Amino acid sequence: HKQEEESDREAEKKKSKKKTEKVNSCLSQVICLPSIMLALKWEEEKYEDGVKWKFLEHNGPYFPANYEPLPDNVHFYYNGKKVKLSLAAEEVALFFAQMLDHEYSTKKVFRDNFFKDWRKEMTHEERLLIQDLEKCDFGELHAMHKAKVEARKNMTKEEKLVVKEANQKIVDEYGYCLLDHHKERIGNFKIEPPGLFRGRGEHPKQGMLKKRIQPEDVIINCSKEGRIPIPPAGHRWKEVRHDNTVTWLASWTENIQGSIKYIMLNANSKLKGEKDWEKYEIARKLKSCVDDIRNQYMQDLKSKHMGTRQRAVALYFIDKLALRAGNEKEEGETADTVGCCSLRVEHITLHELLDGSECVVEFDFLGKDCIRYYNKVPVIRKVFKNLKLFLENKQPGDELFDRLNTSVLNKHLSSLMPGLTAKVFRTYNASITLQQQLKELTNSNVAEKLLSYNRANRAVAILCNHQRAPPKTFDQSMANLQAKIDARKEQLALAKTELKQAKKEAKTKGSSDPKLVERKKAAVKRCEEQLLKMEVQATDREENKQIALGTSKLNYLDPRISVAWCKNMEVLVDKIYNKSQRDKFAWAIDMTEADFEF
DNA sequence: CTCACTACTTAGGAGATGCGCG
DNA sequence: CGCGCATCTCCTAAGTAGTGAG
Repeated sequence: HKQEEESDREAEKKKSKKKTEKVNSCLSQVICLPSIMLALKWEEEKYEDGVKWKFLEHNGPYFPANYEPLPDNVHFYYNGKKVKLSLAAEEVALFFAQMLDHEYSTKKVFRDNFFKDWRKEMTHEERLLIQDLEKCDFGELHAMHKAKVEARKNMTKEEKLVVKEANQKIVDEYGYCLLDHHKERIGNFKIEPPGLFRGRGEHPKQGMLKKRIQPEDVIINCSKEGRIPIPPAGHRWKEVRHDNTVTWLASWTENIQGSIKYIMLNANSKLKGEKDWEKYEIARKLKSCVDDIRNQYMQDLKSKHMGTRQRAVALYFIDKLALRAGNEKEEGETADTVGCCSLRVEHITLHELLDGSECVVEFDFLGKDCIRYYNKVPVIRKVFKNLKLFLENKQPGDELFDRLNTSVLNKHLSSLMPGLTAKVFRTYNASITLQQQLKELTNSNVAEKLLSYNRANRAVAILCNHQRAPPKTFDQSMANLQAKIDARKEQLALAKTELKQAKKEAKTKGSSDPKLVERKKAAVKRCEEQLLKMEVQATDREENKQIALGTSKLNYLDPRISVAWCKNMEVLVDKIYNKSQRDKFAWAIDMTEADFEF
């Protein structure tokens, strides 16, 4: 009966959503849908605005296994004395013990947060006893965990197969849903297990307890008509609703930030694919009006209104440097990171002259995921002058753009072009950069073609500042490759000598083996090819040391550019996209002709 | 305008998987 | 056939962007 009420509430909510949906519909009218829909059998009914599905059925999320108490021979000690913890306290103690090898378990913020949350899980008596984290000895718990990891690693083939089959069974049961007559893969069908929260960078909440999610915390979203997922035995769902204006199948509220987590479809699903295609179509539309927009913000740099000037400078950065929008964030809730609109005075330094360039802006700030953005950029004089103006009478901690935020900026952008927001510039600039770079490069053999492709991909990754930690084994594997190259070089020299010898013999005394010269020639050629391939690989790997290509490939580069390139260059799509990428971009692989222009 | 809330995309790292080589 | 490394998959945090109330 409660669930009935909930769905009534939902119906009312939907009515108030009507207005929103009108706006969305404008957007889809701007972009013409038909061609791709036919290509992909997406032709079935196009629903009224905002409706994402007509039928949705699934088995609900998969819950992690319950906590298994410690075996009798593993103990926790406080102040040197054996202490048998309550189940709840023990579980959390084990979370900490498992992290003892990580550097962050030594950080004060992490330890303080952990200890505070751990004590909340303790019984009254435990809380009285355990007052100092330093006096806690998790040694045996830690050792047990390490032994378990080791044991898992040393499993026999048969044991591994058993585990694999069990996992497959879970995927079969929970990993798929039925959405409008199609069986679709679910992206994340597992409820996130409890543990200690570790944010990125200097996160103020690191070490806090991320609580176990119960079915009573979970909202299920599915069709009224179909089967409703059955909660685990002895449990009930928080709510079952039937909202077909959203794409999620289940959700719960996470206790660290209080944000909502969703169970959603896999990237290869029709719903996600259409959205992805739409994203690139909007970016292509920007291509057709970007000149006007650029002229406009150049004019705005001279505006009488400070707000307009700030908007223009921000837009200049977003366009030229592919900066993120930079929503404001709640202080103390997350690590201190910024994007364009939230840049502070301390994040830029102005240089009238630097390394032979005039009007250089030096950026140094932490962006998303605490990845450092460091760049020295010559800018046009008008931008430089404006920045000087914005900096006047401000302290390092003050906002650079005090009259601007992302909502003001996006409102302006959507007035210039329907669907235009700050992030569209990133998509547009990434994709157009790839297309340009690929045009400039021509190579003969496949290895070189792929190096060219990777270089173009890399140019985009650098633009978008997609970094990675250098792989732990980088130096070693680089040295190994170099050794292989050296060995091959020697082999090549030898092969050449042998060829010469063979030629000489053939000339002087007529050969005992008439094919010998041919064979030696082939050996030299093979050797040269292998050497080239390795050298190309070495270059590629070196240039890629700290650059992550995956993110741009997956999220910013219109796959049709890549597919068209493959067709033109006669490179197999498999060479640039792995299986899951091919799945995600199936729509582009199906529909793209060699003459595609972004 | 601000704030809270929601829904969705984008992100790097850890661990699992698998592949080439001797 | 096992080993060591590269690649891929999974995980979930951290963004963007929109809505509506006050």
